[in-house]
Amino acid sequence: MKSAYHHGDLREQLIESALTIIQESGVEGLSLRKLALQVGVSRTAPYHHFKDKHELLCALVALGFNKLTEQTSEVLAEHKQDLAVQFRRYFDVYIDFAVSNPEVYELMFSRLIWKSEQVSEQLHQVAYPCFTAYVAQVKTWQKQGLLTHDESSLRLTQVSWGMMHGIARLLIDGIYVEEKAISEMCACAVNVLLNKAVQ
Amino acid sequence: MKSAYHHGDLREQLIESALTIIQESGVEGLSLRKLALQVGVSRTAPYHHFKDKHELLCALVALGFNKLTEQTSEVLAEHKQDLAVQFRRYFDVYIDFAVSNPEVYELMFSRLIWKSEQVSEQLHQVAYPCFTAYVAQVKTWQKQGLLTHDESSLRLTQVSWGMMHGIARLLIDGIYVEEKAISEMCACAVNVLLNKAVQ
DNA sequence: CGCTTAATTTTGACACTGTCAAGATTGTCG
DNA sequence: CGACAATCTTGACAGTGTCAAAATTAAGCG
Repeated sequence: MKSAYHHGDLREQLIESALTIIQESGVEGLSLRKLALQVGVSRTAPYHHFKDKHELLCALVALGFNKLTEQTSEVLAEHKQDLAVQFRRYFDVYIDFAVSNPEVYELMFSRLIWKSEQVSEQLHQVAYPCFTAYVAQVKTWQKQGLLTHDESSLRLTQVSWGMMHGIARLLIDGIYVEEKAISEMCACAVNVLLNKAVQ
Repeated sequence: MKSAYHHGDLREQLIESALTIIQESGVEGLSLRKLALQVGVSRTAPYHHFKDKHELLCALVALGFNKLTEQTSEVLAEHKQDLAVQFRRYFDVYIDFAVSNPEVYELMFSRLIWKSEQVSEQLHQVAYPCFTAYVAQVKTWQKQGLLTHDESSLRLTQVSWGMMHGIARLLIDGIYVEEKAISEMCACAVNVLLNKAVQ
């Protein structure tokens, strides 16, 4: 058994443990003391790796955005398929990410994070690429005729992202409860967003 | 100055004070003790009117749903205007409610409320009418040709509500920060949702 | 009026939380 | 080896939700 001091990867172990805790008990079930206890370290040890509880949460959020960006950009990288199918895939992957990681997803878009004065620069740097990649893709889809040209790319991005986000939240917050209907809802959403003029 | 005991409207005064507190400090800034202190009563007095902090929050949520239902049904009651205008009005009023009452709106759709075992029957009774009224209206709009008939009313309701909800949350959670763009976003959202076939 | 009873509020207490200050332990580098 | 910085611990404080028991008041009934 190695010594408790300087075991080197405490920061990562804290993050890992924090993730499993919020997956089981939600964000409000995460206390720094229980977390430290579970990792086998004293109550205030985490404070040498995170200034705050808030900073720990930000680290979880950053990981979440990286994962989401990774999963969505995989979809965007597939060039060889039908455009509508690709769009549908993006929607599905996004919703699936949210439903599979509800607590992290909630944190990623929570007011706790984004309305605090200290939205770290690091956080912007992981969140923005996720959004800007989507904006760029919307522009492409517009050029390809999949999405309408009657609306500005930015507005269309905001509105369609809003739709994904809204459905995701209504699902993970327990307002939309039929898990079976997710697929149908995604299908309907995609149909609504597609440019009807070319059909 | 009347006595502190039995001042009769403590319950309502608690709710009222709680509302102003969360409007100023957010939901996480609301503690039962400070609330009691502010109302001029001892720390545990609220527990004779609300079993829980959770139950107090549920009361705020119920008020919120009543207010939202009231404001949206006003729009639905106006029969004499253009259908697209009415739809747009609904969207605007909904978003405006969320932006004007961000903390209450967040509570109304929070997992804290809907994923707790005790989603009171009373809560369902105020939340459902708000939703079912919208479902009914979507059906009507479909019959009138404003919305497409290619999708089921339920799915179209869920998806369009999801869009409103998503945009609302991205606004009040500080992800969409341009307040000026709200109107343009609503316009774009409505355009996307309208049935293009008849244009 | 007075007595009983229920409704309401208070005081005291407990476990839990985030966080700070001061001290203890360990690795690192000259 | 010795100084220094990094890391961890112990002790402490204010604040939280909530329960139990006691105190206070209102209401109903003779």
